[in-house]
Amino acid sequence: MSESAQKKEESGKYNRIIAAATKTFAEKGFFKSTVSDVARAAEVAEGTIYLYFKNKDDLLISIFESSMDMFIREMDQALEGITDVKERLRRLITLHLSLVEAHRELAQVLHIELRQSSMFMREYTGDKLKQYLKFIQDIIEAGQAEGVFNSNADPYVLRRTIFGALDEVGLKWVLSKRKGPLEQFSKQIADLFLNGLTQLKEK
Amino acid sequence: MSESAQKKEESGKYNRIIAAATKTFAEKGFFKSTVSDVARAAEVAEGTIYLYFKNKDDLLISIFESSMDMFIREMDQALEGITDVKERLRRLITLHLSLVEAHRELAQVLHIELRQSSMFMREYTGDKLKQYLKFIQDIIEAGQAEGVFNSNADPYVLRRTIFGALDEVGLKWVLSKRKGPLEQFSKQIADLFLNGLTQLKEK
Amino acid sequence: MSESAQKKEESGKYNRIIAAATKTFAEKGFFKSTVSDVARAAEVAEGTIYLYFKNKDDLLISIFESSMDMFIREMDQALEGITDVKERLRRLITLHLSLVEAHRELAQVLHIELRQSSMFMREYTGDKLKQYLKFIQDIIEAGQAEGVFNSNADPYVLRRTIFGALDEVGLKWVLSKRKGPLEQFSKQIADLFLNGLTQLKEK
Amino acid sequence: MSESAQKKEESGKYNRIIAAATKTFAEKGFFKSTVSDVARAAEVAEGTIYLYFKNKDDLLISIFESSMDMFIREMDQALEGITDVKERLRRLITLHLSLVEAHRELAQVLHIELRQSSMFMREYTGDKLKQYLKFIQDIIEAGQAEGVFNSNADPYVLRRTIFGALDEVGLKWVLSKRKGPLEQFSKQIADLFLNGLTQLKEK
DNA sequence: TATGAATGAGTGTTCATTCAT
DNA sequence: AATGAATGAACACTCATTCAT
Repeated sequence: MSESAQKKEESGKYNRIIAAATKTFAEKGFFKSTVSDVARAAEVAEGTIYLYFKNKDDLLISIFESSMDMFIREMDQALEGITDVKERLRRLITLHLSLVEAHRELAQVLHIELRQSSMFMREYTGDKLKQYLKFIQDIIEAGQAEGVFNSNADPYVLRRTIFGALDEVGLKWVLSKRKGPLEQFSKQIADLFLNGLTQLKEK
Repeated sequence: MSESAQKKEESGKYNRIIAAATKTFAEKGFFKSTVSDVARAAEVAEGTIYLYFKNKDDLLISIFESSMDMFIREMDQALEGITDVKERLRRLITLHLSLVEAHRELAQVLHIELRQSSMFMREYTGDKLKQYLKFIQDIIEAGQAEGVFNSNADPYVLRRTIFGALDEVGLKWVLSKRKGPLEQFSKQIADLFLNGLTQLKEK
Repeated sequence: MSESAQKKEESGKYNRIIAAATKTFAEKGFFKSTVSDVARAAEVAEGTIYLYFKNKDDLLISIFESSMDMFIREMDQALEGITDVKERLRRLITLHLSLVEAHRELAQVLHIELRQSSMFMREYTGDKLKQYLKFIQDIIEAGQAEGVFNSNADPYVLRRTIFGALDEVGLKWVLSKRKGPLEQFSKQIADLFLNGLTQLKEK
Repeated sequence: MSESAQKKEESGKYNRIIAAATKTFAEKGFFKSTVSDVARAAEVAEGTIYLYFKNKDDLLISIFESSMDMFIREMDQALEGITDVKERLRRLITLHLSLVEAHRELAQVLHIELRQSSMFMREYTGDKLKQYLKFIQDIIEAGQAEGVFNSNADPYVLRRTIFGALDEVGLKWVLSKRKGPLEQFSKQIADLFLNGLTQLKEK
């Protein structure tokens, strides 16, 4: 680990700010959150934030990138050694919702706040999100190549369809007060998509 | 000026502002758009906007509500007389994406900008959106009651799943530069869900 | 007078802000003066300043330009009809110091504050100042053409020499607490330069 | 490290900071220069600057004082043994502009940046500047006592007049891109003032 | 001495909203 | 109803200065 990287990690300031910003943005929204709010939550001075992040937008981007990294890392780990594509897709769906459940504030920021920064939807290319979407797409393509999933549907469209469904369901669950068993949802959604995908070929 | 003419004139201003705000919010985002931007686009004075809308948030809410009204009205019309639930669901999917295609600025505002106003996701109950989601749910429940759709899945979850998928695919299409045939997407997505729904019961 | 110009002049806000800014900048210096200071002095809201001036720098530039306009206007008027170049130069020197005396705050801003805005010394071309310097130069050149002033010296250098002397003496007088008869200074300086200029040729 | 070596090292840092600050202030202006800019240019840590200077203002004052010391030292040296007052004044004028030419950054800081710190023009008494002005005044008074310069003019006014002229011409030369022969200017200005001063008495 | 991370007060500028006309 | 000049609260960001190491 480089010295500067070590400094950032070790001091904990960087991570403390990221965590505080995630919480603050989730609670008040990105635009309604002030840098001062984040500083207070992180228990650092306002100026300190600018030692670690270029500006307020950069803070949001950083939350996003580090989160997607985590998502992808967890997925890789969870699917390691699983060869059956149907099982891979089922686990991806389950894990996605589990992660949302485990990091509800994060999920909220990613889903809602991310889309408002004009930077994101218009200027920022969103490589990390694409990486995750590609992950989904790879599973679908593998399934199609194996003949397990039908090949009529464009994997590009399917990845969006699945991601959108998971994103929306996850968000709704995060926002709703009554927190039912998200696990059951996973099964229903996985069944829906797996059947949808496998049976199409027999048409 | 007669009273009815005046009324029309009023309503003309109202609609002009709604249209201008939709366009402006889609272009610059809700928070980055100023009331002055909207006024300029609508060719009215800033103060005039406050004769028709309580405040800037109210403008966004109004866009949303009138749009969802349109969505539901169009859906009602399109599904009128169609009794086959599978066909009803297929048409709903197709029409949803068609409407997005026809009103891309609106879709952008609904999808992105709507979620930023903390008012919306936290305070505003979003009755109109619920109304639309209920519309989807009704079709599913009818299908389940008829035995055409399997009954394992919670209609409540399904409506979110389908809505999320349509929302995400529609948004992506709106934002992408290369505008391919959205119609083909509709068929693929409809097939996916219909098969997913119908085959589940046979499991 | 155009309507918008009339508005600006009539409301008096523009001039009130210019006057308040001149006073404030003279007292505290440009950089140490806050826009809020100026607003308070002008008895307008902070935001109002931005309706009349692009930004704080623009305020300084505007003070400068309108002042140099006044300087030149007064000079034109004072020298109108005077044909003798020696008398013209003498009157210019006298009037310059009189104007400084009459508008000491203005003089202070012009002399000191003007030079700090990087805009001015580096980016701003300072056309109005050049116009005034050209005014001085014209007198010198006319004198040289008539053979009244000697022609050994570059009019370009002379104009700077005279301007610098007047500027420095004027400033010092403005800043010093004991305010003696500036008029007597005028005579001494005029004598010095006129003799310097006229006798050089006989060398 | 020996004590004397340490002292030298200290002094080395001191001078390095002075030099870096002069350069930085000349380039960006005093207010727009940050202490961090100066530290970077001097290749020391920010905190180090505060070991040698009380604060940012003190840095500017120190530049000024050490420069005026140099000015006076050089003048003393250059005029040593010259008894003819006319020659003394001529040499002073020439040397002033030569020094400006040799230390253009310094000249710029002295002329422009110095005047912005409210400390200077209002609170700071400027002893060193007075010392230099007194230097000029002494020459004039000597000339008047000898009967070489006419006695009509107040030496106090004359010193300001000459200083102002030199300051302005020097500054203009420093700022202008096209750098002509400043030496020629010296001769013209010296001629102008010497004739102005000597001939006044014969009037 | 020397460092440079941390601080937090301070400021230019924006913009939603109001209200006299 | 319509206007748009005026308001002033709010906020992102900077930077001189400090201090623990």
